[in-house]
Amino acid sequence: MLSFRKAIAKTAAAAGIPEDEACAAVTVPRERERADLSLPCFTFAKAMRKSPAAIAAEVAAAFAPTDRLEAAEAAGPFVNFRVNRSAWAAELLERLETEGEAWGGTDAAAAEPVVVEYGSPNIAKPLLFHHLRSSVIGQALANLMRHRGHQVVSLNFLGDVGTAFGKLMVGIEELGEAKDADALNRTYVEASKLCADDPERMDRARAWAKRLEQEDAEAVRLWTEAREISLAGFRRVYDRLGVRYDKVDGEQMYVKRAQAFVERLLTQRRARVSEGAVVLDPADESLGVVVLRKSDGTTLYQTRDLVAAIDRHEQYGFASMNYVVDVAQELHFKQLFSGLEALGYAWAERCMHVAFGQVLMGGRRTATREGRGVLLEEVLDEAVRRADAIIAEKNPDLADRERVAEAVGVGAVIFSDLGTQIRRNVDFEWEQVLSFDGRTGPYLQYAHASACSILRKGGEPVRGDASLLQAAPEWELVRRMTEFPNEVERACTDREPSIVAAFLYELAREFRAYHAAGGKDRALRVLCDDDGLRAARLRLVAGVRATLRIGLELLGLEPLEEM
RNA sequence: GCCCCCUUGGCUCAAUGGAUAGAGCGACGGCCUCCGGAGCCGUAGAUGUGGGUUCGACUCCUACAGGGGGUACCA
Repeated sequence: MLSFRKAIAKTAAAAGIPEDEACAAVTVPRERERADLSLPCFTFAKAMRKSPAAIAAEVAAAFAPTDRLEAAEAAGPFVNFRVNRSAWAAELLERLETEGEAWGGTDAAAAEPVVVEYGSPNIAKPLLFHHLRSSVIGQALANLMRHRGHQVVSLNFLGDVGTAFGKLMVGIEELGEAKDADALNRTYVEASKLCADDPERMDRARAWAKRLEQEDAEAVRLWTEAREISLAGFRRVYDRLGVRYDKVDGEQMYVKRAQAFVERLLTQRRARVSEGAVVLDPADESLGVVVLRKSDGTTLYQTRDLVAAIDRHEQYGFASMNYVVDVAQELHFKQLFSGLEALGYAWAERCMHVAFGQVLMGGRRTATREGRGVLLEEVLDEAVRRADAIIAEKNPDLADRERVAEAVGVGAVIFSDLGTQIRRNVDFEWEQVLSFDGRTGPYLQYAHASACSILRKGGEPVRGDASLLQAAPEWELVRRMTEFPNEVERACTDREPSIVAAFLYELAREFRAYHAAGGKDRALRVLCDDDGLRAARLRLVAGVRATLRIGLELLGLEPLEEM
């Protein structure tokens, strides 16, 4: 908390340390018992020409208790402070309650919007488990940045162009029309098999793709229809996952512009012909060349991404453009950004590849083709089934059971993906994704539900005296919650939702322990006999509940009141 | 070949260059006269190898080993 850091900086200034430097150096020690706040003195040693330990001793000697700081003690090169915990708790809870829904946000937002592209599936294909990652990570980042005060444009960029569409058309010609997403997906899978071992069919697929590229009326009509059907299928899953887009675009909308773009670069001599293809030399020459147009005259994903980036910059003038895409496309994005730079777009440096690790099965990459890989909906359904079975066993009279099972099952799947750093590969294991024990989404939801339960019994609203919160576990909860805004900010700047996931787990764990201790010792209960203390504890629990609720929502999990 | 990522208990993961490396699963042992046991408390168990930088290294540099990914006309 800033006011406490400043108080320490004042003491440090008395010992000759610049106030702003001291303020920045204050840390929360990893070993909590050691101190409430701590000032490591290493960095001041050079300028002051004294040993860190000597500086620490001077700071401790210069210390006089204030209404915020109770004690200071030099421990080698550190100065360990004990704060007035009552004052801290009061300040934290006051702030939390004042900020309300905005708690955890900061006001450091840029004027320009932040664009986040995520999800981006190919039409005519079902969503497989590995599609979970981009969707859920991207949505969490969009939520986090919005919470921080940024204006966010969340964008789904569909793969709605190319031979996939052509194959689908062949399938429809031979197997009949597909009325819904599932039928469309089946038709596509069948058609790809047919095309794979039949050159004639493959030629027809290419012909369809060509007709679409040339905007032949019939092709466009069929494409629009198939795209809509596919999208409806995606939306069904997105709704379950809490994935929401401000805008759904697709590559097809850039095909014509991509062609014109290549022509223009050629006449301007900024692109060149190589081996029959049109290529661009990126600013960083170690990245090779960027192919803009194939020798058969068609454009590529890369070309359309270039045009799309330029278009988005014109539309939004973004503060940052975030591509939440698999790490396998790292080179693609390096080339994209470096290509933009070579073309003189200084804003290329505001583009960012938010790369996440791949989904493996048994150590191998999931193959989208041969139907290897698991359907995302299948995983969600199984998770919900298991959640329902647990409710049937533990809480059979629960109202709204279906909705709760859905939230718990889906929550487990989402949290299993957001719980670790995104760059790690994940090996898909049913038992791991579907676990509800330990460090899981349901654990967090359960902690939230417990807090709700206590507050239902204790009554609201709560205006207790925070200075009565003297017990060690209460202080731990207060200190933990104080970190929330900082953790949200780190998650945004590092593009790492797991920072918030880890924070919430720690908070939930401390809360569960606090709660459990009250089960043994009546004096430690929130709903204890002393009216004043009870009110103070209820206020603390309300703070925990609010922090958990906001955090869960940011990650895309539903905070449940009962489960 | 070149480039990028990963390597921490049996397994899956944490750890802003900071003090005694922290959890979950699994194992073992406790805890329901309970404000919700999807839980709580406890025990055992880990930084791939060799150099280097630093007051201080899981963290930075370097070499090596093992694993994964990428490497112009797929996305």
